[in-house]
Amino acid sequence: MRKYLKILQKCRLFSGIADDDVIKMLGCLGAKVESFDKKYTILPEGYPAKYIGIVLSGSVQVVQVDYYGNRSILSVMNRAEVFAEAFACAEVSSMPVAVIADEPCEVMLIDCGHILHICANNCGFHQQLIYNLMKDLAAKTIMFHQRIEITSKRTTREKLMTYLMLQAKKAESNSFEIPFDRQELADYLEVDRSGLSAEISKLRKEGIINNQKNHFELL
Amino acid sequence: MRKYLKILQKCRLFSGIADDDVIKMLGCLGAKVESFDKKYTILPEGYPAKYIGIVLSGSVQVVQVDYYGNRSILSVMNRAEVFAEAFACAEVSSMPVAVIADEPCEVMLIDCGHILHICANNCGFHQQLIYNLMKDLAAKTIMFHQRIEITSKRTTREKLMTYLMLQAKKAESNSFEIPFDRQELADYLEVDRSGLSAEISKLRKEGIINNQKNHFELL
DNA sequence: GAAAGTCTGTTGAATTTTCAACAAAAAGGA
DNA sequence: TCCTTTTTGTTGAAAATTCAACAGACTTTC
Repeated sequence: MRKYLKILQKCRLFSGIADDDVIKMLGCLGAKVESFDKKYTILPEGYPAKYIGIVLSGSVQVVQVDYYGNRSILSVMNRAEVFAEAFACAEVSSMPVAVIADEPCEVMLIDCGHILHICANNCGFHQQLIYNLMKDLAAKTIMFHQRIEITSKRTTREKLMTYLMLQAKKAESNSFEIPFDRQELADYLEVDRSGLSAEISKLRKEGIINNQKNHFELL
Repeated sequence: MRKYLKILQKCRLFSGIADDDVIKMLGCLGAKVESFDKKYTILPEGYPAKYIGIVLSGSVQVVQVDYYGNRSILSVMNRAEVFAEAFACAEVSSMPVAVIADEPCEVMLIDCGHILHICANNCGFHQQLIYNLMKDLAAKTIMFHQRIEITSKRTTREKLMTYLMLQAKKAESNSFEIPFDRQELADYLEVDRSGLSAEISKLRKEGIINNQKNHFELL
């Protein structure tokens, strides 16, 4: 586990906990590490919702696929970020979404029961872990607010521009990469792919944006 | 404060805490109670995000209004439910949404700083409060997942039917009331009001639903 | 009880999205 | 490198949404 320390230090879940204690804690929590190929389903929809996941390398997508096969991408989680914690913490019986590998990745999985219900050893970092989970979930809620701000717009153009402006703000630059290909961006913005491609071309012709592939620039 | 105990017992924030301790805690946290008329803005967008709110009576709406005046209703919080906790817990500087009184209501406001940073008295319920907040935020996250499941649908009809089916499930009956008038329902589903009205009529003519005003029935 | 104001359903026109199909470009594999 | 597969951009037609306007029903106020 020690080789993952550098990443785990950056993870909100372990903030305020000393390295040695993190190691001890992982043993206590029964953490396990698994590797996945690109597009592999790490946690399928309907699966028991007991694991908290931490991205050690690569990135994962949280997706919802409806009855007709329409995909929504709810979020992308990168290195050192946590996923599936809401379902585990809320103790719902099964996952209402799936988590898939966005690229080849390593993931740490922790059975959340060990976190929610005080462990036999009663290790002193339990409280800090709960506090960190609370902060993490608050941040997630804000992330969803932002996503709703984007998808509540009525036209593809407005959704796209709202998204790009938020990305620029996040990157602190008018020039930035986005973590989606066209189909994925459409599934995140909840719009049609071909219409999205057309809108990107149009915005470029109008001199409002510039882009090549996943690199965008606001003019 | 004692007169609010009956409601506070039902509030997730105080679960697992004895009545007398809740009273003590409220003093320690500097909780205050305020009353608001219908449509009054309880917490405006841009306001410092330091208060956690608890609905004591009536209900409140969490709304987002964009540059052009388009309103999105993010959620409705009823008696004994908590609001604005995500922003306070994430310690963002200002509210990205507004909270308004859906009907005349009483609201308890607690400065979240007192919860996040251990109080001088170091009262023993602090940890339980953090735990409860974590559970509450996990439930909120799941609520947003559901809202996204609804609004990610592409047509007014699909959004409406997805919403109604979730409401029926929640009510455990095919016959139920919804907490929105037509404009509010449109602002929750992210669709046009007139188109929504038309779709409701259409579904009724097709014998798929029945409704009068806010009462709906799935056939 | 009358008047003013709000909410709802309806309609038609304009706008936008979705859908399907295809070709060009890019990426991946042998 | 060549071939196959995937991704992207384009297009036109069909479908759906939005917008504006209005009338009737319902509420609220005086």
